[in-house]
Amino acid sequence: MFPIGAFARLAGISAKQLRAYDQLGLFRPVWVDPWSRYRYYSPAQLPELRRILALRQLGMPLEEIGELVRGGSLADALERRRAELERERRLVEERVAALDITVGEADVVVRPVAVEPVAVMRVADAVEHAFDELEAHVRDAGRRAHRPPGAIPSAGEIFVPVTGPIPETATISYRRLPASRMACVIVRGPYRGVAAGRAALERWVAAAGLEPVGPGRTLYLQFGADPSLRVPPGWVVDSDEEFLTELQLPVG
Amino acid sequence: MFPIGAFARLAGISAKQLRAYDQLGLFRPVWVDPWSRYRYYSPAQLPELRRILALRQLGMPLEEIGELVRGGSLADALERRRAELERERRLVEERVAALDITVGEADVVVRPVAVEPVAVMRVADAVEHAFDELEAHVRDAGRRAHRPPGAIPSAGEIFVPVTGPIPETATISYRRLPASRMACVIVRGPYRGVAAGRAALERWVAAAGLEPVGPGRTLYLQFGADPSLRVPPGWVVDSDEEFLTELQLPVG
DNA sequence: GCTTGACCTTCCCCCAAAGGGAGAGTCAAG
DNA sequence: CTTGACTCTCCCTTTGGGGGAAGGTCAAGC
Repeated sequence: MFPIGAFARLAGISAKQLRAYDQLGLFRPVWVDPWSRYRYYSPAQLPELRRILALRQLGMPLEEIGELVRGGSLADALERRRAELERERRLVEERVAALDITVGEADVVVRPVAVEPVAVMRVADAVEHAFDELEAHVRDAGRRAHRPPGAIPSAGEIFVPVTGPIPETATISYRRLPASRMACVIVRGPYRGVAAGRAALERWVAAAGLEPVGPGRTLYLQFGADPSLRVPPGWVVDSDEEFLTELQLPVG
Repeated sequence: MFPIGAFARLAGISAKQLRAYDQLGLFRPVWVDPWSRYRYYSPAQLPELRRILALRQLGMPLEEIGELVRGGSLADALERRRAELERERRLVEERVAALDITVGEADVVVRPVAVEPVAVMRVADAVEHAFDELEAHVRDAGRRAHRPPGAIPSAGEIFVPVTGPIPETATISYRRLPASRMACVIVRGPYRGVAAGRAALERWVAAAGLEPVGPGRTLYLQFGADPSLRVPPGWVVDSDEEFLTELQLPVG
């Protein structure tokens, strides 16, 4: 029987870890002196400890290892671990790919986007006039949500966020844009930069090994507007050099 | 200008994170009301925040991102990140490989082993008698260290840990076994199981994508001995079913 | 002008899996 | 019996957040 330090050297881990494992109920000393509370271990415990360390080496959480030593199913736990490791590997490879593209490219971020209730309007060509009309309609209904307007270019639609259902017209309808994981990039400056931004975003998504799974969206974070329009404040700027346009592409 | 909640929704992160980034000096509000201490942000800050989030998405520590926004070298940081990601990827792949082998195999653990000062004896065949002689020599010198004896099978040597240099003889010499990262496995039971254990260890090392970088060692953690030998206590057991033998293979 | 409810502030506790260290107690060799 | 190595418990720190309490602020609606 060895006190904790000698046993820790024998096992190749720290005494601190042995105390922690004792407290977690993971691995207990073979005997504890009830007077001095010293912990004593036996070499015969080494195989049990090695099993714990082998599982920890696979990245398994100590809590799950604890369930195993108390009689859980090893096969199930290993299967969970395999799935988790697969996710970790995908994450690392996404990061490596993103690192290669990030050098000198735009800052693409993948993030979850919540459901967005909007007033949608199909639009042919007179986009500015269409925004006037859509904003006016939503404002009249008292439903303007304090979020920036946008478009779904592939569908030829523009939208304005609302706080709830609005009366529909021949051209304007209410819809809830679905929640999705979105690859996002912000384009700074006049709208002629948007095409290049969208191309860069698509390159980024492909290089990161992701798949587009729906129509992209465009958000107008800072834009120009006639003062008479009275859009909600905070987004209108004077110079088109200050325009900010967010391009979003839903990915699996 | 938006208060923290509205800006957080716009940026797609939590208000908590914005407060934390403010406190870290990573990303500050464009204005703070000195009376109410409310933080106010502008959409014009979104590109800056997106850069931070893009770097965080690569797994870069916030502290390092902080150095970047205060004027560090992006190229250097990305190079460091690449090296770190490479290590992470190797770790994950080692774990995946280990997971495949671990099912139903022995518990192999890779751990660092410290330098070990030992008395070494070259041995031809009479192994038990050789251990008697070596232990006696070390005990006479008063240098027995409280660690288990072992062997280096590929060199035909046995060793006993010592606390410092000992007088050398024709057959016994003092040596410091080098520190190394070791793949280790414990064999339970009589010595006829050792060969299978060594084979399993070598299979494990190969499957994990590691390379042996030196001679393997054998440690006798629990073994049989004549009581007259007076080896340090704690290691001697009666039945060979209780024998514990640790096989170590140094890996890169 | 006042109430109300949503929002914001700081402060503290929580997670995993350890490491560091303080202050006090214990063991064993000389 | 001293001394030094060892061990005990307890608390703080790390990273990148989340949860929630207690109290202050803002703005819409009446």
